[in-house]
Order: sequence, then structure tokens, then C-alpha cells
Amino acid sequence: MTTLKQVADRAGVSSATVSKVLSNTPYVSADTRARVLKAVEELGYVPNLAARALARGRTYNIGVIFPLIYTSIFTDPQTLSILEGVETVINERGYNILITTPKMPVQQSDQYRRLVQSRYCDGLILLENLPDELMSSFVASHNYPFVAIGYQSLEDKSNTIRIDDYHGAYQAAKHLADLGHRNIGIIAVGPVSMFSISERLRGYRDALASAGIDFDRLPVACGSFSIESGAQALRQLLKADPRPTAVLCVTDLMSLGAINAAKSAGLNVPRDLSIVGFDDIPLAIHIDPPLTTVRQPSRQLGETAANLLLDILEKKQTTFDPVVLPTQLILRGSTAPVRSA
Amino acid sequence: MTTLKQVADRAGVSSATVSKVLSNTPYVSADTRARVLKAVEELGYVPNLAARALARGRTYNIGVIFPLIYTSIFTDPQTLSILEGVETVINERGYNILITTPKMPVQQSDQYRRLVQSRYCDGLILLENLPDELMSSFVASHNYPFVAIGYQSLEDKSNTIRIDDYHGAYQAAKHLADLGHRNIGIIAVGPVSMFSISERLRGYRDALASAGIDFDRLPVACGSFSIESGAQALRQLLKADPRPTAVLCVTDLMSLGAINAAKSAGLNVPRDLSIVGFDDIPLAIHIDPPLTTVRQPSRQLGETAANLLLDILEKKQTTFDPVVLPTQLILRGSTAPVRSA
DNA sequence: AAACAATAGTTAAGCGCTTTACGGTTAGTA
DNA sequence: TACTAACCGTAAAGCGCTTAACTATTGTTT
Repeated sequence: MTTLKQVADRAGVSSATVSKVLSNTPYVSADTRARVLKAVEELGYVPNLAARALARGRTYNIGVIFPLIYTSIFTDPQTLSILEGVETVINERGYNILITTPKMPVQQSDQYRRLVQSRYCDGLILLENLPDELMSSFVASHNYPFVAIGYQSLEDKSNTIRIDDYHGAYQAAKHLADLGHRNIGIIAVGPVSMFSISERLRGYRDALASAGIDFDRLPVACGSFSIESGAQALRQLLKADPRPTAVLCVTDLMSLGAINAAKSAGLNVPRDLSIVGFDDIPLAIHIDPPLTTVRQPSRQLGETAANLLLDILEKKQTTFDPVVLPTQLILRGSTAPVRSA
Repeated sequence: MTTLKQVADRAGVSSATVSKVLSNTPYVSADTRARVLKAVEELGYVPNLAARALARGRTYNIGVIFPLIYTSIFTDPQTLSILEGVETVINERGYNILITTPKMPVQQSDQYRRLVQSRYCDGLILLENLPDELMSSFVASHNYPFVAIGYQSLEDKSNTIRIDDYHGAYQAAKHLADLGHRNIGIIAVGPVSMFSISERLRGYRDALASAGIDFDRLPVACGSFSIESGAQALRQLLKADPRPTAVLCVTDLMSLGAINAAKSAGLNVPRDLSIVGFDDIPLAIHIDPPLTTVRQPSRQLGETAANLLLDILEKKQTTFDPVVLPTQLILRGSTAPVRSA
């Protein structure tokens, strides 16, 4: 392994000078600079990042902590889009990305604690969606720079970025109400409580209330994010009396299961049953019927989070006010007006 | 931030002793050990990993390099499963995982070179699937420990692990031939050439040859991994004369598109057209009709790769012979006997 | 021509940890 | 009892890099 010293010897300068050249510090003559760069080239020198990290007090690592809830984050399209956005920005801006997916309870995860306490990263991006598993306060108490994606309950709620779950859900529910549906089944997630899901449910509730529908009298079934669990939930909802004419589903993946189950039960979607999802996963447009759903800018969420964190680290700003990205109702073929009985 | 020195002072010993305690070196009295651990506890001490890395010459980072081909790796279910397997093992065994998805051409990617040359990781896991973008030789030339997932062209082909694309494809094609299909369309991927895809095509070719079918006279269309591209490819195949009665598709995602397109064209799958995929993505069982496909143990691929790499790093072994994991044909509803005209 | 500023490069002190070499004890053995 | 061997703990060097502090040179200003 070539070291700074070897480059310095070859270029006939001190190692401090080489360091200066490599970090673009001013006050190095063009001639020296050239000699140094030549030596670097010839020796194929690349700085030892561990040494640099120690000396500079910065690792150029960004930690990404995405707790796994029901399933691996690697099977959840939304989380992946976020991750994709994060990865792009972090790498473009010259940092490394270090991923951890601790199991619950997060606080007891070795990985998690190791990462936070060893300060092996310059900053952290947290997926903060579980009221019982909040990381921000712990991380903040270590004076660790971070950005939380989701909801968090620090006093000031700063450094948080999320999508507008509430209004997205509101629109979805309003859409069904506008189509004349009154008897609407809900597919939620349980028993683990998640901020985003609660907000979506709150959106449904308020929208339906505006249409004179009492959310609390509606049939509710809980899934666990998977397609299959959505199918099961729908089967359960179909037992309700009177049978729902529409279903609000808090995630797209479960909507797929619901549509399958509805078809298997001999129902035509949307004629007999309208279904609306949430997320707008890439697949949503390819299923039959194409899914009416709420689009959320997941990739942008990741990009923004990463950019904000790096801006903070690079002192371009200190903290930032909560950012809320808008959602959008996408009308496709899985919803239709209620048929008069 | 608490340092070793502070712990040492509090425990009334030298920092060397603290270091010994923390690394379980023998010859420390139970009493001293207890005092040290107490001080560690009280101060909430956690070692600075950058300093440790510098002193030990090991970072406990494992780099994962998955080049992005047509799309982000974050949208490819197979890659994700591999990643999931890798992540699980790496974290369980106390390492950190550092992910990079360089754009092509890989060799010119800054991220890629930075990671390889700075030796910031103890070892690398490479997704090696592109003949024109081979990384192993470059990495090996840096004396960097690595494991390649896929196909690579180092002389000895050691330290490679992959699935049995050839036999999986062979079985898929044989299945169609056994059902009486003679006129079979192929949905491949192009124009970028990939080892795994070539092997699958070779499997098709040999199986069909055994059944007396000349692969070269079969209609072929190329997609680009996405669902939509699969749909387009199928539309193209349907123009062939005579129209194929079955389609072999090199990936499941494109099979989904193909099924959709077939339906849109008024064809019944499998009655009018049999379709068989490759991968067995989670969704395969949930579509209509459920997809006949070839299952590959992607997660296990990732786990094995990670375990082998760590074994090498921990000197449990040096190199290993190529590992080939078996594939399995999964019969579902998208294939049926050919109808006599 | 004196005073100062800007430029170019060096020295040396760390960053926080690991580890070798070594001194001092204590126990075991002949 | 003397000698070895196993223990326990410390001092100090060093991993490879950065960066203040410093010297020396050249250029600029009045």
C-alpha cells in the first residue's frame, strides 16, 4: 500500500505538502503541485480513508438506519425508493453509505447502538415511523447530526421530512365518498402502530366525516404489508353486513392482494367493489384493473433527506424546519361510482 | 466523546490495559477487568472505529458493488433478495455494509475506484454479470479479498458463486417442449450482454435442440427488464408468422408485462399462449394466471457470498471453488399443453 | 528603503487506538 | 533455595493522515 510519505519522497517534498495538494489548500506552486500529482499518478496512490477519518474527525460515511418492521425493507417498494434516492445523492456528493436494518426492539439492537455510539458516521438518516421505537432523541442526545424521515416527537420536530399522508388519504377517501360510496371497508395494518398509517387513517376519518360517514362504524381489517395479508383482510371485510361497496387500503401491496381476493370471490373490480390504494408502486399501473391510488414522491423523499443532511454537515445550514412533500391522487380503473342497489 | 484514555484514568490503569480488556486479550486480572468494565459502563465509552481501523489495519467494512444496468438495482427483485441475504449475514457477524451502485462504465466510476483503491473495506462483494464490465481482475490486482456473485473470467474462476442459470432455463424450455409446443417465442434482454442471460438462452437452446427444435428459427424479442418492456416484446412476438403458442421469458418481471400484453391482445393465458418466466419473484404467485417459472435461491446466494467472504477474512479458509446453487422449475398456471390447430 | 503582506514549503504535534517489548510478581519445580 | 515459567500491567512506538505554527522567500506599498 502506498502512503503519503512515499509519494512525498518521490516528489521530493514533505508529506505535508502532498497533503495540501490533495486537499486543494492554496499556497502551493504550480510546479510542485504538478510534481506531486505526477508522483501520485505513478505510484497509484490513494489516501487511506481510515487515517484520514481519524485525522480529520470526519469519516464521510453516512449511516442509514431503516428498522425492519414486518418484513425486510428489501421487499417494500416505498422504502426502496427512498433508499434509492438517498443512495444516489450520498454517492454523488462523495460520501459512503452504510446501511443497517435493525430488528425490533431497535434500541436493543447491537448494530444500531454500535453505529450510533461509535460515531462511525458523520450523520445518520433515520426512518422514523414507529412511535415505540423512536431513535431521534437517542441520536440527538449523542449530538449526532441526523435527518429523520417520517414522524418524530422531538420537541421542535425540526430535521424531519415526510410525505403528506394525511391529505393523501383524505383525498382518497373523499374520492370514494364523491362516487357515492357510503359503506366503505378499511384495510389497515396491525398490530404494530405506525405514524404514517395512523395519519392515513386520520385522513380517511376526516374526509368521510365531511361526507357524513361515521368512520367508527366501518368494517376494518388489518394486514401486515404483504400481498397475501391484503387478500386475507379483504376476505374478512367481505363478511361484513352490509357488504362494503368500496375499500380503502393503506398500502398498494395489500391492495393487490385485495383485488386478487375480490376477483376470486367472484366480484368485479371496480363494478362490484371499488378499491383504492396508497403509494403508487410501479406495479400499480400494470395490474388489472389499474389501481387508483395515492402517489407519494418516495425517491424525492430520500434525495431531499440526503441533501439536507449533507448541507448540515457541510455547514451550508444548521437545522431546517419540517419538510412535508405533497401527495397526489391518481385515478385509474379500480374505482367506480356505487351502483344503486 | 469519551476516549480510551479517559476510561483508563477513571479505572486507574493504563490505556493499554483498557484496550486489552476490550479485546479480550488474556493476562488481565479479574479485578482489573471489572474495574475497567465499570468505567466503560459509567462513561458510556464506545471505541472510535476510525482509530481502531487505522491501528488494526482492518475496517470491518464490507463493500457491496452492484452496478446498475438498465434500472436501479433497487427495482430489481432478484438483486434485492441477494442484497437482503448479504446484509443479514454481514451485520450479524459484526461488520458494516457499504453499498455502491456505480453507473456504467463501471471502471470509470469515481465511487467504484475510490472504494477499491482506498481499501476502505476489508473485502468486497461484487455482482459480476457484465462481460464488458468485469471488476474481479481489477480488484484482485489490488490484492483485495473479494467474492464475485455471478460469472467472472479470472483464470481459475475461484471465489465465484452463482445460480445454475443454464439448467434452470433448460428445464423451463424442456417443460414447454414436453407440452407439445414447437413454435416458441423468446423474450431476452438486449442490447447489453449479461452472463446470466446468455446462460439462460443457452439452456433454452440445448433443451429445445433435444426436442428437435431449432432455436435459431424461433422469433426473439428483447426487453430491458421492466414490465413495460416485456409487454412490448410480446407484442412484437405476436406479429411472427406462425404465431408462437408459447413464450420463454428470461425474467419474471418481463413475464408480467407479457401476460398483460397477451391478455390485452385478446389471448387467454395459458390456453392460447403459454408463458414461462425465470426468477420466481414473490409476485409470481399472485398474478393471474400464477406464473410458471424457475425459482432461484437469491437470498441464499447473498448469504453464502457474505459468509464465504467473512470466512476468508477471518482465515477460516483461503479461497474456495466456484459454488453453483440449484434452480427449480415451479409449475403454476401460465403454461398448458399446446392445442392442436 | 523600510515595513508589511502574500506565497511556498517544512516541522512536528497530534487524531484514538493497538501492540510489541519489557519490568515486576507470583507460583511451580527441581 | 534457586531457577524457571506463567501472569499482570505499563511504556512507547506507530498506524497514515491533517494542520497549526513557523521559517524563508518574494512582491507590494508608502
